[in-house]
Amino acid sequence: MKGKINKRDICDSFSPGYDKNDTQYQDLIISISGISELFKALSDETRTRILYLLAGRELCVCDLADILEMSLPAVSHHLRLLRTMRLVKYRREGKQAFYSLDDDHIVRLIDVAKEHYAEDR
Amino acid sequence: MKGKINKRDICDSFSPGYDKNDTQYQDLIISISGISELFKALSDETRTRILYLLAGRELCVCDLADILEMSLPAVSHHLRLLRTMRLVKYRREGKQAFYSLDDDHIVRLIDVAKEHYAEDR
DNA sequence: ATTTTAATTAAACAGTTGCTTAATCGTTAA
DNA sequence: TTAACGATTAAGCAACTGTTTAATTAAAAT
Repeated sequence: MKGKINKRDICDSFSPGYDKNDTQYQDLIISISGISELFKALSDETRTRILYLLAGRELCVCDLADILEMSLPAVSHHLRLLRTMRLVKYRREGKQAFYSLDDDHIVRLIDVAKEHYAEDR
Repeated sequence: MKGKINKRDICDSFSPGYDKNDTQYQDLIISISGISELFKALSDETRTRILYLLAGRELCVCDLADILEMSLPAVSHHLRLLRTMRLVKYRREGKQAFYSLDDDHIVRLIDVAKEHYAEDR
């Protein structure tokens, strides 16, 4: 429910140099619209782990559950979300489902974050 | 509440080549521990917008509320979180608070995501 | 001093998320 | 065909998130 903005909460003293009618700000916003979806996929530690574990190698749901020390349903739940987002793909072989990265770029994203994160401490 | 894993939910047929005792998987997990915090900051569209808007220029809370068409408290709330994470810094000048990026790297992260996101469609 | 205003904080609430347990599906083995 | 097993799905729930409204703080203007 997108709330209405109360007039009381709007101020009118802007930064010097800020032009209310300049479209650059809206353009900037539009240029990155939807991107936070990608970040949302990575905002859960378990999902970041899954994606990073799948870098280069293929693993079945059972492997992942074992490595992550989580229940199968919990892992499967996350994999479904990652599948929907086209970040992982899978192939069935008998009773097992082997998952792998559908988009290798995601690993670069994690690596970039890793770099920056390291600098902070 | 970290739930217990039911024995029923654990399987024992692993991928060929997967070694239960190999530490590489745990090492991988440890190497990216905590990173999802950074992604969590970006997982909200409003926060990604704020960070991207602050790239290069300084803006006061009022500007941001105006650009984002949101209430001051809502914007302030997000800024506080970003401050806690050391992603933005601010300086007070009279009644106004001017915010700017504390960590320029974050923009690169958004740009990388932007690239990848664009490829998908 | 009092009022106004930008910003923050607090409380309350709806909506979402991620887990658990239980049930189900689909394939393989007996 | 039945039983066993890996995986998925469904329902229910506790915890968390992002917003709103209202109260509060701090500086500026009157």
